[in-house]
Amino acid sequence: MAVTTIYDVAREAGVSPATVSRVFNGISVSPEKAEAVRRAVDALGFVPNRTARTLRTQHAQAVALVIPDIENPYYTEMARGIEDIASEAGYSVVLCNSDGDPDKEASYLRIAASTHMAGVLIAAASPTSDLAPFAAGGRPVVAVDRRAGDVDAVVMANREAGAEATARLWDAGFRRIACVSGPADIETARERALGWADALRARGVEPEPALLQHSTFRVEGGRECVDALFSGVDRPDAVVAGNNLLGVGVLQRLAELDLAPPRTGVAVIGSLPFATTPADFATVVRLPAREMGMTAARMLLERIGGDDEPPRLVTLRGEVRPAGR
Amino acid sequence: MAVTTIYDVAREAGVSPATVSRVFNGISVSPEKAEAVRRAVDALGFVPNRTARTLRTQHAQAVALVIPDIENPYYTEMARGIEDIASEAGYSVVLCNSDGDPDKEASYLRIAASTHMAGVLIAAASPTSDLAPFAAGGRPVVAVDRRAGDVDAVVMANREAGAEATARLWDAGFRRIACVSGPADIETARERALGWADALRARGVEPEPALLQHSTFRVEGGRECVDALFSGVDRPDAVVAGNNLLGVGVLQRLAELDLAPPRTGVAVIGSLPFATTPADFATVVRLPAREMGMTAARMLLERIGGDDEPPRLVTLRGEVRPAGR
DNA sequence: ATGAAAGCGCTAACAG
DNA sequence: CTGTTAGCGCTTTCAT
Repeated sequence: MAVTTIYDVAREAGVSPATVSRVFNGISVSPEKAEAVRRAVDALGFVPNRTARTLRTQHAQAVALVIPDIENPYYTEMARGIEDIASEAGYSVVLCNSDGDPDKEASYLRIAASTHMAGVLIAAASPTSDLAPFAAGGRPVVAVDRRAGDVDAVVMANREAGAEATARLWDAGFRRIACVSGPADIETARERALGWADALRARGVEPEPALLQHSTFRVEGGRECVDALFSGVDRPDAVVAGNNLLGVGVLQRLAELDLAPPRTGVAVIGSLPFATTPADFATVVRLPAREMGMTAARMLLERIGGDDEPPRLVTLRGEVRPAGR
Repeated sequence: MAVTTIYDVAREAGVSPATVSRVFNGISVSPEKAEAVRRAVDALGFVPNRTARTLRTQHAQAVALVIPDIENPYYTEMARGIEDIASEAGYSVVLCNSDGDPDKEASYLRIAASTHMAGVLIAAASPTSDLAPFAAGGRPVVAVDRRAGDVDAVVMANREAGAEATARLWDAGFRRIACVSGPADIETARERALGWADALRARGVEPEPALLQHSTFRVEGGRECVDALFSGVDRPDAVVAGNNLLGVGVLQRLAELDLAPPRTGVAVIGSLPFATTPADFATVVRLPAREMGMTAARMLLERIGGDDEPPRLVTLRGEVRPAGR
């Protein structure tokens, strides 16, 4: 109850508070005193007060991760990668869900600053997201998944992934390939759609505007796009889904319309870890989310360590494989 | 860079630091001074230092949420519910992934204590999880999904859910109904399996031990159990899956073996938001994860507010509905 | 190697 | 209503 402090430990061990602090910070202390301190710590069940330490050093042993959708497995997979690297280095990860809302995002950035977070990893809600509330003062930020501001970034090869997904459908014999992507103001959504157009043009086909749908990056968006695409007369025979959730929506709705693969070709950009259909049901361009997180976390740790090289950009390639694994 | 403090604001506004503090804490201050402070705050871009505030008050405006698997949509849905309630009350939610490891869990609890978290919500890794590292000192803890220690808890009606899932398969005409559940040392897994047995006995059938499989609460576990159950001669004709991920694994593997519903009956306890099959493919006993989170968060806020009634137990009922929605 | 002492930025008595 | 003052628990010079 009555919290024990380094003063209690110091008294119990017959040393000064400074010495107790030194023991905890690995600063040279004579073996006898160190031992006495350790005994006192055990006896009193002392746990150092991180808040005090943070206030004094202006540096918490924690980094914040700001993502637009905590319910998207893509981001939780990424979060796992980040956590593994960060915790190895003794940092906690504080997960913040911006919900794609720039205001919430800004608020989290301010909180991160005012709680002395050592750094921030962010999948920005918008390309114009202002990182200054945290980055001002030289605090390190690394952008993940989506570029933002003038900081390090780790992103996927989105355009190539879009082209690759389209190419696979083409190779499977489909010729009217639609594309369902996320909001046009999100870089990843645009790039993947551009990849789709690239692949068609490379095969001598001019992409039809009617075959490109921009929607939300969510299951419901995929369902709606299928309804839009398959209600008219000039139906597509295949669909490229711009992210994992859109892919789920597309597959769900196609199944309900009795148009599921192989009747309709489907290629998804992103993994489907919770698909309930067999692995070869749809083509999947797997995006290495976990690896992206790990890479970004390592970069952030370097920045925290004082690295001040110019901003770097790392691009990770997707990989074609059976669904979900 | 040079952080501005309430002292800077005070000087700029021609008042004392205490008055600045009062403005931020909604304590009565004369309109003129309040206005002067507000102007100074804007002019200097002052952001209050939460670490200092927390150190002084021994109370962070944040609660920790400890869960065993951040990649399980069940827990992220719950996390959303918690976040909505907590943030409404001005609290941040710090998400901690214990990975089902009691050591990691204990470590997070210690960190929560030493960072003065206002409270903790925990889906305990084990029924013997020790909450003391945080709860000692009277700090409030609410258990979610799984009971733990002698604190408030919000859980699902697991046994009833197991029985309900089984009953639906029975009503659909299946008579050799297997059960695939999580680790036998996890309360939720045991309870759901007990519900399965209840339902069979209620129909005059003694549950066969060979038809009950305990595994991990993960996709791979569901796949393995299907292999075990369907390799012999006395195959089941239906399967109750003890959680969402097991359900995914079961459905995946059955599809690969060409035994997917309706050839085999499948009932899943928990939602399948990312299923790629139509809604009526499998029976789903939806568990209100979001609501569980919201309820637990409200209880925690009450405790933080000083409520010290004896521990409460809230049980939420599942609901039968088409898959995933 | 060790101790004394001065804060990190804020809030909460306590006077006035 | 408002200012002064004394810490919250820790780290870090600066002496010794």
